[in-house]
Amino acid sequence: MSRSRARKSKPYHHGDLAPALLAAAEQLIEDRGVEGFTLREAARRAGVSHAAPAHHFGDANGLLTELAAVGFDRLTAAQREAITGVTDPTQRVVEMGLSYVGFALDHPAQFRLMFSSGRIERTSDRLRIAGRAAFQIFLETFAAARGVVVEPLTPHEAGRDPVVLRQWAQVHGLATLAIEGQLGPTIGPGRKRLIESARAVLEAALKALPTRKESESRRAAL
Amino acid sequence: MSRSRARKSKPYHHGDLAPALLAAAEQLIEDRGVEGFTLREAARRAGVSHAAPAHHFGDANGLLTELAAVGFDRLTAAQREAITGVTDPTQRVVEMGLSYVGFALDHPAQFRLMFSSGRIERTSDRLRIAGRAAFQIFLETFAAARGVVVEPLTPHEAGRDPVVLRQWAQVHGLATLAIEGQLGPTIGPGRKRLIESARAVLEAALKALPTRKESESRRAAL
DNA sequence: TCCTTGATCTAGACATTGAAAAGATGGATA
DNA sequence: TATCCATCTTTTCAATGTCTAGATCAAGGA
Repeated sequence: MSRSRARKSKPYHHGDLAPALLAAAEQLIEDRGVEGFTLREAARRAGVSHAAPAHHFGDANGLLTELAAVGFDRLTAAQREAITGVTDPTQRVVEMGLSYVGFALDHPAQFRLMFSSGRIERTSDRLRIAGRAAFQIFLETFAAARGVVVEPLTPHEAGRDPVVLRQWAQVHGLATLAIEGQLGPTIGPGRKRLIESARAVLEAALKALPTRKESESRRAAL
Repeated sequence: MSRSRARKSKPYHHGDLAPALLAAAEQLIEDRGVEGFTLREAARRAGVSHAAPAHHFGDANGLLTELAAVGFDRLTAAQREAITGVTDPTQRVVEMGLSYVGFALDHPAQFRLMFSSGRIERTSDRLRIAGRAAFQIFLETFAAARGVVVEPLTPHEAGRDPVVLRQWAQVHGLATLAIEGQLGPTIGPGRKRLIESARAVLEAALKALPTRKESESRRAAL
């Protein structure tokens, strides 16, 4: 009974709507910013009616919250990948930080959605768990560079250690300043220059860190 | 002709609407967040019709842009006041940074409006000039602590100096992490604890700063 | 085979929003 | 006094988020 409609008419059921809506929403906030997001436009881009998203995400904030959680998943993966193959504990922290900044530069709208948007439900378990995972990698990698062990901590707790807090604030500050446009262009050659600046900052920060040895090899990379 | 209406009926002309609208808008974003702002609600709180704001600010973004500019004016004043009476150049940088973080804690919605909102017109001259003034104080005060002189620079230019960039990122990162709720409560005793943590971070940062001596006293605090 | 169930999606309605247009008000100025 | 014009209101319109009722369709049971 569905022989003639297979070609042209679109099926009543999308079949894979949730991921399609997330992809549409991601493209949308990239195009028009987080503030330019509308649920109806996202539905439009996914080719469904304006009421369809409700069945998968509840309301508009639900969709954005899931999109933010996906962002944390990506950030976690990016950080993990950035340190694979890097053996020097200090260098691992640098690479991880640069992947953090790089993620912000590559996905500025999603980054802002994740960290500085009032449109997501921060109490969501899905979101909190995804956020914790990203933070946990930072914490473990940084602890290894300091030569200390650390049990799983919440960000709130970890923020009480000035050394952790300082490193965290540095990286997060670099990322936010960059995507806010305070540091100049973030695409093309501007992006490369920003990463170089971030590398200089992070290496300077790490050089003064461990109590044991201070390698004097300064690669300001230029 | 305006004798009997003086008591109860409100006058047709507000008389001082622009500041009243700004005050209403400020209260509104404090109550409901930047995303909860609506032009009509701001007008409602100011006691005028929903079309009145247009005559003073153009559109909704115009009002918010002015509110952000006022925020930069306040931040500038706060930074200026924080360093008055403080003679030690290094301590001036610490106090200035704490006033920056303190401003964010006291006006989180306005701070987010100023730095991480897509709803303001960043090309506005009024906004840019106000933003530059706040940045200029930071730059001059920090340069004095380093023992260098610095001619007026745009943030873009200043961001190329890793030492400046690092200090800037630290302070901005502390402020943003705090108001994003990543560091725990920001009011009551939480606020005091946050300021203490920020002080520890900034003093550690400044201790390692000048090229002259490197005191090895590491106060990891706790 | 039929038909029932539940998940998925559409269509329509409603209150709210930002903006534009046209008119009302009243202080300032000549 | 008469005119001007900045200020403010009223009306209107398209767009938005959410709700409700109904349409579609696959899968499983009688």
